[in-house]
Amino acid sequence: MAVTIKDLARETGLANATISAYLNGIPVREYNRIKIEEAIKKLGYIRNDYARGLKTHRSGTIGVLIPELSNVFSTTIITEIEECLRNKGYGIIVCDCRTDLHREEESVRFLLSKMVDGLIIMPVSTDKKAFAVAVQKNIPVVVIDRKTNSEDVSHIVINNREISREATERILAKGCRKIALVTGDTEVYTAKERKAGYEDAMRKAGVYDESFVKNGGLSVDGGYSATKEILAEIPDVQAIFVTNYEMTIGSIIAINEEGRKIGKDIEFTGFDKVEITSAFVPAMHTVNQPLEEIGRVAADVMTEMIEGACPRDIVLKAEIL
Amino acid sequence: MAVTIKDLARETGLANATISAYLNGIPVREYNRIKIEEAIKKLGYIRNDYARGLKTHRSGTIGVLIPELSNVFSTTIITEIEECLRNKGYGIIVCDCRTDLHREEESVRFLLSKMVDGLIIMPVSTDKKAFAVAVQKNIPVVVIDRKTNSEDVSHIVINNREISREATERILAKGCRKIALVTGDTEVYTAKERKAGYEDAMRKAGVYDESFVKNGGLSVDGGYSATKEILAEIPDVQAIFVTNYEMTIGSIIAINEEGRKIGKDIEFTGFDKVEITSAFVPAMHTVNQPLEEIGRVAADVMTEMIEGACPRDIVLKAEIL
DNA sequence: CAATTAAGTCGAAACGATACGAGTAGTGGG
DNA sequence: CCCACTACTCGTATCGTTTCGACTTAATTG
Repeated sequence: MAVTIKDLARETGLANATISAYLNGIPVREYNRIKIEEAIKKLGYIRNDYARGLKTHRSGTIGVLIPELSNVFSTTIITEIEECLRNKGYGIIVCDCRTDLHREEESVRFLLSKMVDGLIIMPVSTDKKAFAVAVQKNIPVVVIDRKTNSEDVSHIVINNREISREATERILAKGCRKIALVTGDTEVYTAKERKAGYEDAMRKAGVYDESFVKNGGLSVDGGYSATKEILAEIPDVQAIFVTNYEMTIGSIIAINEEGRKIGKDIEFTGFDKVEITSAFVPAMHTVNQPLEEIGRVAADVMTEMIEGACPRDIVLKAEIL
Repeated sequence: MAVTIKDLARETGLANATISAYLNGIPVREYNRIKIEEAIKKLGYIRNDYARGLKTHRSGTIGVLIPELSNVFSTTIITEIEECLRNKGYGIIVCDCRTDLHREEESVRFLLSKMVDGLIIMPVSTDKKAFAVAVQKNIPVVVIDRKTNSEDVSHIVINNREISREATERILAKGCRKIALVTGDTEVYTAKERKAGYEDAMRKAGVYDESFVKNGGLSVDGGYSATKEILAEIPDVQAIFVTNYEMTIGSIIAINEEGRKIGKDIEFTGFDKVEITSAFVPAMHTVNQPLEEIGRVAADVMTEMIEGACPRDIVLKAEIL
């Protein structure tokens, strides 16, 4: 069957252990090195990662678990995480659990059975139950995008509430009072925080009105519908603040379709780096999450934890463009 | 350390082999089953796939390799593939290679080192070099979305050329003659095919004009810019046909922004299931790829091949809505 | 040149699961 | 009540590495 270390040993007349040493970068005699390298080439040896992982309990792989694969936020971060970890010699295994708690836990088990050396997770809920198994097995866990009730893991989030307050205040500063919010289900940590920031600002200005808040379900068509509703129900709405990428796209389409001009008939602030923003500048603003940075920091914190560092909580800053 | 089969054996008073049997679905005595299940829950046992793979030479994992994670087409298919394979007891490992040939090959090696039982790939090029290593190792390969020059693998594609021709013909039938096309880089198989279909129809009608074709780079902002250009350069353009989801979104924004009404001032056909389509119906049409079906068929063909079936070439049909 | 030290090499025991032939309960018929 | 037969269950070898203490070289030194 497959070529093993034993075949190399037989071929070279050396012991298994010596071959293994060579393969792991431990120095061997010059003439042995040559013999081994020749044998490897001749027999076409490839290391069996299973045997190795079984023995070492390490896989060189990090598990990445997210609720949905279908949004720009997740995929951008994943791409960056992969890039960084790859540079450090790690590969990643990605799972999405479709925002399903049961599947989430199942996925954690799947990843653990693959012997991942660490777990980066964007949890469905704020409960630590999802990744408890991993923590219990002493596997480093980095949680991104959401705070949870666990102290054993690192958290990497952005200043959702503040930045949303600030974005709302900026709109208020322009003299707008009727400012609508398109947000996600407030069960979700980020949606809740962003709504809270908006509410902070609106209440302070004494213009908060629950009916100005619509749930856009975090999707393009949800953002589209929510915006349509807003425009219909509040004809004199002066501004709209949308709190994620997909809904922003949907919202723009709806506004345009209704014949209103962003920056002229209506103020608009979206979320995440909408590539087409440049074409709207300065008419449209966006709250820009440092997606790449989130990915990079997650990867860094992960490798630090693998090397024994303690969990850390990091808050990154979004900016308004 | 980690909980092993031996711990379960000690806990239950049974032999390793019996536990293993249970874990592999071989029937055990009712009262033993209960004991085992309790022990698993109590100790938090998770099977060590590495030990298992070492022994069985199988991993229960399929590798999925795509050029980009950042488009709806890929992510929808991946989600479906995962769903189907999960139901058959397989997990998936996803890699994206950022449309980089070098990374692509590297990723194939990575996946092989993870001992995947099969490889589902959306290759960057039409050359079989990318997955040659896998084929050589006798690992089943399913190629989706693109045809390659390999006979050792299964191909699952849609009728790109025909459906694009048909979509174009439908627009022509409405009396339009100046029909612009927003496409991707024609190095890409699907972009090439779709452009070819458009060209077929336009030439047949005697109205083909190279300057009506714009490259939208497959992205939202690319589609936006390309459409802006079209509207500026061909003021009397009568219709626009866009050939992927992201560009469709960008294009719609651009058209709206220029104050033209889809279905009234301009005919519009997009690509892929744009969720907000319903709001435009019947003003806007879309070429609908059976994304879920692609994923499902890919998963089916993969498991068939693992069980020894020969490679197959399957062409699925897109529809115009 | 003997003694010491450093540098490589060795053999065998794990790692945690599965496979296989052999053994032991449980079941039903005579 | 026993025998044959089915249906589990058992012990152990094995997969391909790494690990570890012991051992053998080679190099260094007084």
